[in-house]
Amino acid sequence: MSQEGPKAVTLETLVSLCKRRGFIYQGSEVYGGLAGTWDYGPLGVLLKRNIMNAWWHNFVDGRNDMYGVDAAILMNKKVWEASGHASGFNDPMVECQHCHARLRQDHIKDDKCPVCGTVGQFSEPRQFNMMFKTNVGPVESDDSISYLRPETAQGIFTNYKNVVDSFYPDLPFGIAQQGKAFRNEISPRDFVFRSREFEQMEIEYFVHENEWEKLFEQWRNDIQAFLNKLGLPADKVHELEVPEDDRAHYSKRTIDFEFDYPHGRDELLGLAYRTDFDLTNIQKASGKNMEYKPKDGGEPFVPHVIEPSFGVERLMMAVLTSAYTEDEVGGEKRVVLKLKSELAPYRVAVSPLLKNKPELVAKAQEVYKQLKSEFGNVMYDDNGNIGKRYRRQDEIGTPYCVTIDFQTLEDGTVTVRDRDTTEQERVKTESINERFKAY
RNA sequence: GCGGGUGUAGCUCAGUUGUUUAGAGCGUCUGCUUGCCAUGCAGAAGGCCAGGGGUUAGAGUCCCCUCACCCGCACCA
Repeated sequence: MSQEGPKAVTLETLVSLCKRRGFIYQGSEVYGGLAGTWDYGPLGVLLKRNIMNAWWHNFVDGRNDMYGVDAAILMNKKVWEASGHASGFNDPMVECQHCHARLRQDHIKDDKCPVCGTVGQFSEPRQFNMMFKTNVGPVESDDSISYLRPETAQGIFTNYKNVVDSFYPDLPFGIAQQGKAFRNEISPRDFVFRSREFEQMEIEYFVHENEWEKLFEQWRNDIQAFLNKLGLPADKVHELEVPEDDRAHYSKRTIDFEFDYPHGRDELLGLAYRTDFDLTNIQKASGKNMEYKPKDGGEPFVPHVIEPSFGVERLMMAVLTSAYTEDEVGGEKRVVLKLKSELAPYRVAVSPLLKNKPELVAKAQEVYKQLKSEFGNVMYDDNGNIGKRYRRQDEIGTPYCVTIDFQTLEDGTVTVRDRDTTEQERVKTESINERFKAY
C-alpha cells in the first residue's frame, strides 16, 4: 500500500507550532517548568474559548432542557468522602491484579485477596488518591482539609436540588458546567492530553430510569454531530463500548469516544450511564431528600443520570490534529490550520501591501478598525512582505486576509484572500464587514 | 514510579580528543522595493550552552545531583 493522502502530524510538530505561534507554552517555563501544567498564549486562549463556546452553544443555549452552573473548585470534603474519592488518601493501597479491588496494604493477610481469594497478585503499594490537598482557613488541621476538585461532576450533583427547587424543570433535563479540575497524575504525558490541571465540560442529564436507553442513544448521536461540527473527521473518531469488567461498578453502560491523536488512539470523551448512584450517595451522606416529584402526582423517585464528559484540552488537541495540513505549493511546504471559521483564533487579518507607503497604512488602519470594532478578533499584520503574511496567517488558521493595495486607493476595493483555496477576490470596503458575517 | 533518550538563539539543529570573542538556516527587528503567495537588497538585535555542584590551569564538551521534555512499561481511582 502506498502512502496516499496527507501524512499525519507528529506531536512534536504540533507542540512546536503551538509554542512558536503563541497557542500553548509550558507552565512556569522561565523557572524550568512544572510538570503537567500548560499556559495558554494569545492564540490558545482564543481557540480554547471558541471551542468552549461552541460546546456551550451546542449543548446548553441550543437546547431547551439545559441549565448551566459554575460551582466552586473548593468543596466541603464530605463531597469527596461520599463520592469515594477521598478513601485511601492516608494509607498505602495495593490493587489485586485479578479482581482490581483496592485494599489497604495493612489489611492484607497471607498475601491473599480478601475479595476474590487470589494469592500473590498484588500491585506495588502506593497512594491511589490523586487529589491535591489543601487547607481552608488559616489554621492547618484535619478539620480544615479540603481538596481541589478532581472532577467537575460533583459540583453539578451537589447543586441538583438547588436547580430543581429554583426551576422545577420537567424530566428529562440536564445541568451543564465548564471548569477546571485537578489531578495529581503520576506521569503527565502527551502534551496537554494528560495534565495535572485541566478543564472539563460536563453534563449530568437527569432521566427517569425507564428512559435511559433511549436517551443514551440520543446523546450518542448528539455527540457525534457535535464532533463533526467541530471538523473532526469521522474516520478518526472511534466509539469504544467499555466492557463490563472495565466499567465503574455503578455504570451500566459507558462509551468512550476515542480519537486518533498524533501519539495514538486515545480517549477524547466519555458517555456514561451512572444510574442513580451519585444522587443516592449524596442522599445517604447528607440526609437530604434527592427525590424528584413528578408533576402528575406519580411516585417520587431518585432520577438516573446520563453523563457526557468532555476534556477541553483533549478536544483542542483533536481539533488541532484534524486541522493541521501541509500543502505542496511549487515545491514549498505550506502549513495550514484548516480550522472551522468559528473556531479560528482570528476571523480575519488586515494588511497594507507595503508598510512604507503612508497612504496604504492609513487605509489599512481604517479598515482594520472598522472590522475590529464589529468582530473583535481581527489582527493587523504588516510584518515582512505580503507572501509571508499569508503563510503566517495560514499557519494560525486565519480564514481570510484583507490586503489594502494601490487599487484600493483608486476604486475603494480591497483584496480578500481565502486561506484554503488561496484565491483572491475584490470586495468594496463598505461591504467588507458584511462579507465576514457570513460564517 | 521504573528503564532508555534528549536539553546550545524564538524554531530546527551543528559545535571534533576539553582551550581565545559559541555557529548556521529559518524566524524577529530597522531601512529600501508599484510590490500579490516564505520576493530581492542593506543592516541589526538575540545565548550564564536547562539549573546547581564538582574535576581541571582551563568545561557547551568529563563526573554527580536536580528540573523539564520525548520513547517504552506501569498507572489513569
